[in-house]
Amino acid sequence: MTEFKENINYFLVEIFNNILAFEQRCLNRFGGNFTINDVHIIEQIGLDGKRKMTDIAEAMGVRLASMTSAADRLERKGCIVRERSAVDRRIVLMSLTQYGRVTFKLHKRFHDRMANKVIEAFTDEELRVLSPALASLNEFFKKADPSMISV
Amino acid sequence: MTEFKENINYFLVEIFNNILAFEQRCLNRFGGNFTINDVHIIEQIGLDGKRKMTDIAEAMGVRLASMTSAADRLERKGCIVRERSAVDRRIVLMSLTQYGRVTFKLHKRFHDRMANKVIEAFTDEELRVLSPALASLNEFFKKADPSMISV
DNA sequence: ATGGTATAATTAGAATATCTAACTATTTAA
DNA sequence: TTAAATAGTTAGATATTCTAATTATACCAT
Repeated sequence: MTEFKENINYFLVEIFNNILAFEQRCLNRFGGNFTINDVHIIEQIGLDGKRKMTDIAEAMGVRLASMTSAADRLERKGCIVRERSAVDRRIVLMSLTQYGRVTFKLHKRFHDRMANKVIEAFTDEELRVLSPALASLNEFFKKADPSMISV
Repeated sequence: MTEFKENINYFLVEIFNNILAFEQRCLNRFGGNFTINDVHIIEQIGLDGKRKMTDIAEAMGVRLASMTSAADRLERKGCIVRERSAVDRRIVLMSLTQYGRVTFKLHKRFHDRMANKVIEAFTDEELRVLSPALASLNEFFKKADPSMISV
């Protein structure tokens, strides 16, 4: 059992960092001048329609002011546009430019192929367990509250 | 099979962010004025002895200049000290202060308890598969090269 | 209609974090 | 002894985040 604990711990530290490092390597290779964060925002905006600044900020788990800052940079890079909603002029809507859409599609394709590579590394048996396990793990961390961990 | 792919993809995006968010929440709660990055560096230095700046930078996957910057901040916070090696005076060694050691132990304990909580969420059967699977996943990303993913 | 309150986004300022390039000091090799 | 290599720091620029304050808009109460 101790071995499991150590692997989980390992996961929380090492895999985390390795994924980050790998993603960065890929971006350096294929990403033009986008940062990981840029790409995640582009992914959140999506291809269809316009998203509220507030919603994207929430989805990314950052404050609205941080999203403004990021949107400034993405706008400067030419891949998003911002406009006021006609319905409620307080609301700013973000959408992708043509350049942004190309970028979205490129990265989506890249992610898909990377997921394929990962899947190839496991047997069907393993995947059958790993897949729901990852879903559970995600749910755990999404809901996890610091007070759960008594110190 | 498509379901598996979707979960893996989900893992690569969502869990990553959720773990980060959770870790940040815990740090806000228990961490004093340390950032996640601070904690990771403290963990890399460890309790026993002194580590080369270069080695820690490598382990963290950042450039040496970035580590200098981080070390400056950590030194200012009073949890590390830097000194020149007597063997080779080009080399700077980092070690934890008493305050740094207390912080190390606190976070180590926290991580252990968090791992326990994660383990509680799974059956023995799942853990038996999940543990080596996570190890494989880690190995994959550690070695993964962008050229593996044809676009 | 007017004034007060709430909401959404931006701005300003500060801190963290990363990188490249240049510099300083030390060690190693020729 | 000189030149090259190595380790760390500095300088400058960019990315990223947050808080607090500000601006503009919408909503509510009178």
